[in-house]
Amino acid sequence: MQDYLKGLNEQQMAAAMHMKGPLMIVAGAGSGKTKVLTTRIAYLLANGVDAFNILALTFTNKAAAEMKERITKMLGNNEARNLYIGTFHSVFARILRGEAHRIGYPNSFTIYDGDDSRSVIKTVINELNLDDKHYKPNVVQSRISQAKNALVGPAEYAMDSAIQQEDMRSNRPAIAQIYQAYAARCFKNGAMDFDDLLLKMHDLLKNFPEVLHRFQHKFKYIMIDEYQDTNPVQYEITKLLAAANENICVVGDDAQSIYSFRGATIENILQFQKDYDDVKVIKLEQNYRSTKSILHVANEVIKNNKGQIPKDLWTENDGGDKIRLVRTMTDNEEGRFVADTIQEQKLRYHYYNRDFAILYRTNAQSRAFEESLRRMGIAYKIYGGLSFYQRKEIKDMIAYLRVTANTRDEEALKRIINYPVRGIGKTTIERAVIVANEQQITLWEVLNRAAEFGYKAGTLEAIQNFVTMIRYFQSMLADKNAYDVAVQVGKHTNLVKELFSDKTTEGLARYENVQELLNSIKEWTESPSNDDGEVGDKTLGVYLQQITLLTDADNEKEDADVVKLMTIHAAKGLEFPVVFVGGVEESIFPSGMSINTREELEEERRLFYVAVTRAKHKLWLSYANARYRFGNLVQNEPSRFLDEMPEEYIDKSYAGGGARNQGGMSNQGSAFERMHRGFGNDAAAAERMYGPPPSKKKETAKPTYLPVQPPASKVVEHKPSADFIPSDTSNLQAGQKVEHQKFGFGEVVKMEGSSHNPIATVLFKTNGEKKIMLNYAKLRIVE
DNA sequence: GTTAGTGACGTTTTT
DNA sequence: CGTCACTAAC
Repeated sequence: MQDYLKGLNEQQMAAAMHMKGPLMIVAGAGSGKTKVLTTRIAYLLANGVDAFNILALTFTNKAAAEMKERITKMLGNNEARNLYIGTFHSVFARILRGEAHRIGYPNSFTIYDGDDSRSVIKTVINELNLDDKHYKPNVVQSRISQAKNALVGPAEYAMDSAIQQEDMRSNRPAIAQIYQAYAARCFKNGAMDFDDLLLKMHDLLKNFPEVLHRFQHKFKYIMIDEYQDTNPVQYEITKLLAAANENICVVGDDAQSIYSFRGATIENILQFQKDYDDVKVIKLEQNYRSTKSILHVANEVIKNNKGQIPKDLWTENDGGDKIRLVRTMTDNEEGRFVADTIQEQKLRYHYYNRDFAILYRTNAQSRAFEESLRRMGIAYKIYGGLSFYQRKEIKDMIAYLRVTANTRDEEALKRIINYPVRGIGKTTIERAVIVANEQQITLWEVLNRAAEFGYKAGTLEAIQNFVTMIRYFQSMLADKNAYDVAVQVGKHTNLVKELFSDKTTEGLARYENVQELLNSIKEWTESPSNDDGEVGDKTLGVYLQQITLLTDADNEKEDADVVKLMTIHAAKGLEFPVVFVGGVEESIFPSGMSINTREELEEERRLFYVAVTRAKHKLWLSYANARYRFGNLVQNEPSRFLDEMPEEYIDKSYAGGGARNQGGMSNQGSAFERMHRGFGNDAAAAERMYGPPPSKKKETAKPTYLPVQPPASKVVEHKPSADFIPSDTSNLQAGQKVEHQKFGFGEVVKMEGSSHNPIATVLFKTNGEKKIMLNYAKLRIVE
């Protein structure tokens, strides 16, 4: 037997060695699902299946990357590179990149993220003279998204009586009209939103039999991870692809279905068994992750949901500690408790930062934890929330690149046409948009032919200068890579210069972010393959399509020793030795938005199940009597889910002895308890007993915490010398002394980067080491 | 055409 | 509390 099959249990082995025909693996939390999937792929390869014929679809880039990595390790060669492993969205984007012309899109179509699409919806609402107070872009967006995920196009939407009744009931009869206009506008812009990547893929397979045939032939073996999270479009696409060979293997756990708001339906699991004649079903019920306490609590809580697929999840692991229940007065106190406990656990049991995760229901809850961790000097990283690519300065820069790659992209064009300010104001743009709509041409074309539309001389000149500049960028597309184009854009738009001359701390941070963007483009350009494994094309168009599908969890450095903070949704599929779940309160968890129907509540319960089953050894659940919301204090009851947990596995000694608080009147008692239990001093006590934690022992040059943005206040302001004149730095060498307008005096440590984009690493006397891009920064050579 | 200041409004979860 | 959109004055 091959090495890689060793160590699998009976069910895992059966699943991994299943070669032909439809297979459904019902995999409980922590039952070795990824191991089975990867082993199965290795097994297929070992038994003569060509890597080029295997498609594996996941929901996150991270899951895809992990699979690929594990398979590479198992095989000990590079065969994994030929596998088609990726998220639904990135795999379909890649296919559409080659086929988009068939459905009227440019192959370098733009991908709109949620913000982009909301902004287009807003534009459309306004153009239809509807009130965006009533037609809230968020609401409209989610209606449209639901429709797309259910394979309902604009025409079907308008004809469907159930949908129309629903919209009438909420007094928003014009959503059908908005949907229609939105779809038309995206098409005109040569852009697809996230849902379109699925929908257009489906259209493509449905309407072009030769394409369908080609991919059916290519993907002879299909695997789908997290099957319980697929929506109807995804279901239909995979059904189409699998129809010829029926070698389709799906893995899922109905108890972990938490994306119904995105159109996912557990129905797909049930339907799967009906769609194929001889579906083999294998259940993985042994949990290898958690202690008995944790697993029992999870099992007991999920039992309150109706109609789960019968499963008996068990473990041979130790009983482990009881689950600790913690009550605090406020959210800030909750944050302090968690930070303090992490410190204490580190000292007492020698955990690393990376062993801890703090999970919560909503992103807004991260702040209290963040502040406390920062105060304690514990390294952490927040996942989700505002991603790097959502920052304004990054979006601006990317908008330029987008316009360059696809001039039909009106959203991007409007964003940058007058930024930095170049005298093309609101009225000018409005007029151009009207002309574009009237003449059925793109905004870009209007600008190109601006002379025909009677603009004032000054305005006309401004427009023409802008057009000339973008055209110059475009002229580079054919024979320059993404990075070279981006550098030119940075130079000629004054964007970088403008940020550089902004001397505020925020301005500096923005400037550094843009530099970081340029660096990452460079890195991407120089790496042999793209993130989804595709080898080759380093053009701007490919780059742009790819980054839109990237989340900041994907750029993670695995080995970073940091406490991880994220929503429970983001934590799915991950595991941590020690887990804290915060805000286990009514109206937060379960969310106040999801307690009106049984279905909603059950999804919240599954989410709770996911949260609990992330923990391997230890689990803390905390709730606050009151927390800040919109700036004022509101009170919450402890979550109903706490009542569903079996008493014998719960340690309530941190919850004032009982799971229920005393209706908010117990402020005195709680504060009193707190002082006498003194949990605020546990870490201090532990430090006296066990000595300082590893991070405190060796005082390294690196800070003990790694915030997402370095605290900008740390820059010691420097007044440039009176005779500060930027030197010619084209021949700068390591060892030379220089002066920077902001960072002060320092010595060049290292020179890197290409000749047209040199980067100097400078060690400043007052501000430490900085990477300086010489194309943008001004340095005076001192000696 | 640009900018600064004020008021209304919002928080579920994500590729 | 913080962001964003709209209004009033340069």
